[in-house]
Amino acid sequence: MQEQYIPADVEAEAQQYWDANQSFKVVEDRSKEKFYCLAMFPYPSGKLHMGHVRNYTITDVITRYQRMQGKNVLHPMGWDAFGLPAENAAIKHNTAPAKWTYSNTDHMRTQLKQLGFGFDWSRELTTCKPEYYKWEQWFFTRLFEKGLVYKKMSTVNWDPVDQTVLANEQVIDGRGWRSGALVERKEIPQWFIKITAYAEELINDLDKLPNWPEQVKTMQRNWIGKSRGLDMHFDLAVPVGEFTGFDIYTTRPDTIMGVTYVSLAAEHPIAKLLAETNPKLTQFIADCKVQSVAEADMATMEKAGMDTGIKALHPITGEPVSVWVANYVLMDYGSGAVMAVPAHDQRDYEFAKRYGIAIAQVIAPAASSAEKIDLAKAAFIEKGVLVNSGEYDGLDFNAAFDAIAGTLEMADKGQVKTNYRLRDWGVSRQRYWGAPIPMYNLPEGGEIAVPAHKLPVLLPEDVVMNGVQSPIKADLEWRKAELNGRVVEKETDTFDTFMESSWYYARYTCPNFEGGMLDKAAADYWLPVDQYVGGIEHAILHLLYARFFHKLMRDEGLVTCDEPFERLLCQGMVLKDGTKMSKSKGNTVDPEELINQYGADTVRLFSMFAAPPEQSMEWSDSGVAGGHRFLQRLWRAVEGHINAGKPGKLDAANLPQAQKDLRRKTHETIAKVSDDFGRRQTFNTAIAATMELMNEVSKLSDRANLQGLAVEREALETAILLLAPIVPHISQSLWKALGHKQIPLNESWPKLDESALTRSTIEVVIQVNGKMRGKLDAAIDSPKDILEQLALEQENVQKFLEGVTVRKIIVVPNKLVSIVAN
RNA sequence: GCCCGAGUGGUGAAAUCGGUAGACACAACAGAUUUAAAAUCUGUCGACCAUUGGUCAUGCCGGUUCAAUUCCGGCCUCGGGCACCA
Repeated sequence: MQEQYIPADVEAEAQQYWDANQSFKVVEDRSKEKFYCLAMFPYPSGKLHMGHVRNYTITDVITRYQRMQGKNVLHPMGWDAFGLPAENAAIKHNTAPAKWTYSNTDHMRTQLKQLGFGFDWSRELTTCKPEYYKWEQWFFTRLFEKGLVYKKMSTVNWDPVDQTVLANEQVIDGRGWRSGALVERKEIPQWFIKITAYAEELINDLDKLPNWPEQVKTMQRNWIGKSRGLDMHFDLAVPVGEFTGFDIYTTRPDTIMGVTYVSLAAEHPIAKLLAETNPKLTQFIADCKVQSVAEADMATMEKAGMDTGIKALHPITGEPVSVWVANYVLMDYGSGAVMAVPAHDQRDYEFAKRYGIAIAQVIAPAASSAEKIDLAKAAFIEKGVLVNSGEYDGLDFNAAFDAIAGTLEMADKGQVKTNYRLRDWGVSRQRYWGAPIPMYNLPEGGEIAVPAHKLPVLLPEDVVMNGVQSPIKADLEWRKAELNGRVVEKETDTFDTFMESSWYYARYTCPNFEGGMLDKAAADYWLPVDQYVGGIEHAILHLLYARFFHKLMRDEGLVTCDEPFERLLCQGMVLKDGTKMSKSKGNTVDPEELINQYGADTVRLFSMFAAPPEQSMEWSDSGVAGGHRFLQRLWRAVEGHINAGKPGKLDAANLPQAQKDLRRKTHETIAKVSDDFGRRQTFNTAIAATMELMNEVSKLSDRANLQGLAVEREALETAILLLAPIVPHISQSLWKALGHKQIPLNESWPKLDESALTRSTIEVVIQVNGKMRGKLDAAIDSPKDILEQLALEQENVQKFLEGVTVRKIIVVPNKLVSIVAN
């Protein structure tokens, strides 16, 4: 074997071997248990960053570990290739988005190979290719036929100078990022998919995912936001044009007697109609439109409103209440109107204080509650007992809900309703670099789906980007189409890129299938994904859309299971300067330099060692060198061992104590690392445990005799196999140097020898009044009374028992004795 | 603003089911080796006091417990998401 560890040589050799032997290519094989391990595919932004390295190292470690468990492991890779950055780069570099994208995927593919990730490259997907998006278009037309797709007016950010729609990211402090103009809200017709039709199933099936982080399930539950409330109708005192009233939804019907005003969205039809004859209101509505549509902006902006002067009639008392138009009420949510109860809603409270509207208390803290109410300072938002509510006085929330719902239902003015916060998925984008929405617009209005034989609707790749208008919107020729002799026009909006990432995991099972969206046999063999790994930033949107799409595909008969991802690991963010690394922030760290300096194994080792995978980590280069030194020590240890001669056959029963200790450490490490890789998925502690083993090897090994060499051989071989998923290149070289014909990837995971774990004594800690005052070595499984006695005999313990009486002794076998005394 | 997390030595972290706080590393310092440096090896390494040992210490305040980094309540700071960044 080479005396020196030269990563470049070691890694080239291993990678060539995997390439030549197609080590990671898999096919359906019913004789083996399958394991589908998937990493969230990258957006091809140019170069890999440390977040990618972390993500793909995790899946590669799991892939190789499962492979060594004897499973048939699928680990695919591809490119989430449509998206906004390609358009920006194309403008900047005067090229076409397609060209830029393909050159990035070529470069990043090379980088992924350099890192030694075991992907089945025969399944590589690129979402901007027609072979992929054709099926997405086809599926959309199926959803359209099923009535799960519709078109409606919806609000976008509008840059009045550039005359273009802006993404939320392109709105900075309320202004367009290029023009600097104040952004306006604009309503345009857009396509939606009815995710709300699946809200109930999406929330319920979270309970079928025991191997998802609780945190992610909670976020999704809150996002879907199921609530029980009341739809209510308010009549207008005097009709406004054709409108005699409007609907609102509330989850707090118990507060209805405290309603002192109602608010309409600026885009509400009643508000619009009133504005026609009210110039002040026209101005106010215009002012409301100057702001971004992002929810965070809506929630943090200053609340403003204007009294319209008209009155609505309280649905129970018939009393008139004033009707306001408010900037925080959104037309896209619910009915675009809300009832306001200043005494019991903090936002309404602040609004009422600002505009001098009455604050009427109708809820008092329950007798049993410690809550305090002080309406001079803040709203009381807890549930309690009704007061000042006439016949409902004294009722608690549930009783009041039922009574008030009953009254309103009888009067035909209200109805109990389950509502969801979740809104239908708007999939239209007014951008070029996306999959064209497969619809024909008819000259007389209306639209029809592009029939299957006309799919895909191809996106031209050879275009010039001017930065303002989408090339397909500008291209009148492209828009032209005919259907059965009729002249029609192609839709020029493209799909949200979440569409592509919502089903790629399924397409990996049959990436080259031409007969349909999915090959059912392949999909049924591989799905669900056994392990999905990706950034926590995708906890809601991507993971919810993918779950939704899976259910849509199931109902189309394309897949069989109910959920796409059996187990989920959300890696923490790799932060730089305390914030998310991203191209737009320009704070990415390029792993390439580190690979050149130390090799891929060191980069992989360090990225796994630095922190547990779910924790966010602040990137720093220091520490990488330490990982490299560990690999060098490992190399030297194996080299020294080989030079020391051939070991004898291990006689485990007749070893000196030091050698027994080393064997025990070896097998304890197998147990620890197996648990860390399989159940816990804490790769940092697995590495630490292996480092401990190597430290013990250097302390305890005895190369002077054949038995000592045999024990050392066992320890070193174990360490190599345990590390093989993390540092596959060096492991492969060292394994070969030790005379093995197979590569570690194709070896079985090390077997635990329970008999090596036995020990005769164990350290027991002694506490007096909760503080550690001594330790003792006791025979394993010593009875409680013996441990108590031994503990009380200890000199230091006695010192702390002087002058006090022992009240109680708690013994935790093989662990601790706790003495309570005073 | 709302939802979800996180906070432990100079640094990254460990403590898995409430039981020894700081495993394993990085950095630093000291020593060995070297003409010298690098590399390597050995040792020290939370703070304060001290003599073996003790006191304090896991963001802050409080609670439960024989025992709390771990459970509960309230706060602070930082990070992620908020539907057109992916």
